Order: sequence, then structure tokens, then C-alpha cells
Amino acid sequence: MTTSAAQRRERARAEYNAFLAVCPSHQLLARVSDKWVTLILSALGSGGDCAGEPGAMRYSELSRLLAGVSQKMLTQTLRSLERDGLVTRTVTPTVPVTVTYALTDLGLSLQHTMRALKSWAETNMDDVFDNRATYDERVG
Amino acid sequence: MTTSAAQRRERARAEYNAFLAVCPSHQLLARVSDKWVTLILSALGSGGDCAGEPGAMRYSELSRLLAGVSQKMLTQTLRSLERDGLVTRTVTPTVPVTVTYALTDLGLSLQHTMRALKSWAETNMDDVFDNRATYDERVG
DNA sequence: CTGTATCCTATATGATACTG
DNA sequence: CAGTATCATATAGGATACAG
Repeated sequence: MTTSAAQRRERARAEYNAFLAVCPSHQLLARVSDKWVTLILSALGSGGDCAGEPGAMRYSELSRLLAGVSQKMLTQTLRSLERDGLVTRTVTPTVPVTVTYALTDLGLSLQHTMRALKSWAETNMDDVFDNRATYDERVG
Repeated sequence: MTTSAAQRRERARAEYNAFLAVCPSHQLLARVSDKWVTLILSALGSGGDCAGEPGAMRYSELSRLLAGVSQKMLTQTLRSLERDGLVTRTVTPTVPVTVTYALTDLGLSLQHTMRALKSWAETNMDDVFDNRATYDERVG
């Protein structure tokens, strides 16, 4: 009888859990090393460089600012950020309800690093693209 | 006739390209906001906090250090990092071939931020876990 | 306006076997 | 040792419709 997919999955999960037991911070690191997390935190803190809108932002503002994001991912990522205590979600019971998101202190502390990351990307973008072109040419 | 999946895909792609045209650095940012990229860069520069091995590392060393990574993802991520000019790949034609990876100057400049990110994760891990517990309790 | 629920596809990722 | 190739699967992520 062949090893079932479930068994293999379980073994992989066990290994991964052992890994996390050694380095539990990797779990958080992996969570934070996410495209949408990076973009949302960058957007929330200072609006970033694409469309500067500082301070708290409404759901629809974020949606517009992060042009590529779907409703699903935006909501999902915001929820996880709220759960982790990085952002606050404030509901104002206006006629059509208004919801604003803002960084907590914890979120702010991370946002500093996120901005560094974003800044790095902007600074070294040209270099990286050159490197890619060179590499692709050598490989063909 | 319903809109085909291909048509919808194309529209989404067009939107995303327009988005990247406005903010091309987001492409690089998304690339760098990757779990394995973060872990590999952290590992390469100084071995990190789980098992400190500074300097250049061999493929097998990386594989061991990043316990959860598969061959595929390790190779794939290393290739992309090499293409982007963040790491060098050096082949030494010993009897069983030896391959070492090391950070370039560009990689080093990013690794600094990566370490900040890792450091943040380690510092605030407990806070985040507390926040999660609190949130889960409120929601049930 | 701000979501939630459902369905569906593409991509990421892992397991496995094979190669120089 | 350091991969490459292939297959299988889980998850990410998007489209759409509906709700408070």
C-alpha cells in the first residue's frame, strides 16, 4: 500500500512544526513577509510615494490606492493585521457605514522597517533590472 | 456569450500592468516580500539567530539551516536572487562539485533591512501572539 | 459603503525520481 | 553534492453575487 497523501502531508507538517519550535519567530516573519502586508502598511502609515495620503484611511481609499488588490485579499489581510494588533479598525455608524483603518503603535514600529524596504526597492530598482537583463542575456 | 476566463485574465493583467506602470518599484517590493527571500538573505549574511554560520554558504548548508524549505524552493529562490544580483553563485569543480552562495554588495544592503525585519519579529512575537489570543477570544 | 459567501483558476510549493 | 524534471496538491487569489 502506497503512502497516502494525508500521511505525507502530516509528516511535512510535523517537520515544519519542529522547525517552528526551534525558531518560532519565523512564523511571524513569514507572515509579515507578505506582498499585501508590505503594501498595506506602507500605504497606511504615510500613503507612500504613489499617492500620498497620511493617517487613517478608509476601506475604499485603500482599495483605490492599492490598485491591484481584490476585495478579498484586502479584507483578509486587514483582518489578519487587526488580529495581530498592527492596525485598528474603527466603525463609524454613519448612514452608509464608515470604516477607517489606522496603525497601532506596534504597527508603526514595523512600518518604519517597511518603509526602509520600500525605499530600498525604489533606490535599487534600476540596478536589479539591469542585473536581470544581464543575467537573461548570458543565459539566453 | 459569457466572458471567457481568458478575457477576464487579460483585463486583470492589464489593470495590474497599469498599476505597475504607476509604481514600478512595487514589482520589486513584492518580489522581495517573500518568505524564502527573507529567510535566505537572513541566513546568508550572518546565519541569523537559529544557527549562526556567517559568510558564504553551501547549498547543503542552506538546505539544513532552513529546515522547512524544499529543494525546489531553495533552488528557485536562489536563482531569482542570483538573477537579481543579490547573491553570487560560485562553482568549485572539486570531485563532488561544490557550490557556494554569498551576498553581493546589493544583497548586503538589503540584508540590513532584512535583519531589522527579523529582529522586529523576534522582539514583538510575544505581543503579537497575545494580541491574537485576545482577538480570538473576543470573536470566539 | 463595507463587507461576506461561493465558486473557480493560477500559482506556489512539496514529493519523488533522475542526472552530471 | 547540487541540482533538474515531473507530477500532485494546497493555497493564494480573483470574479461574481449577495447582505447589513
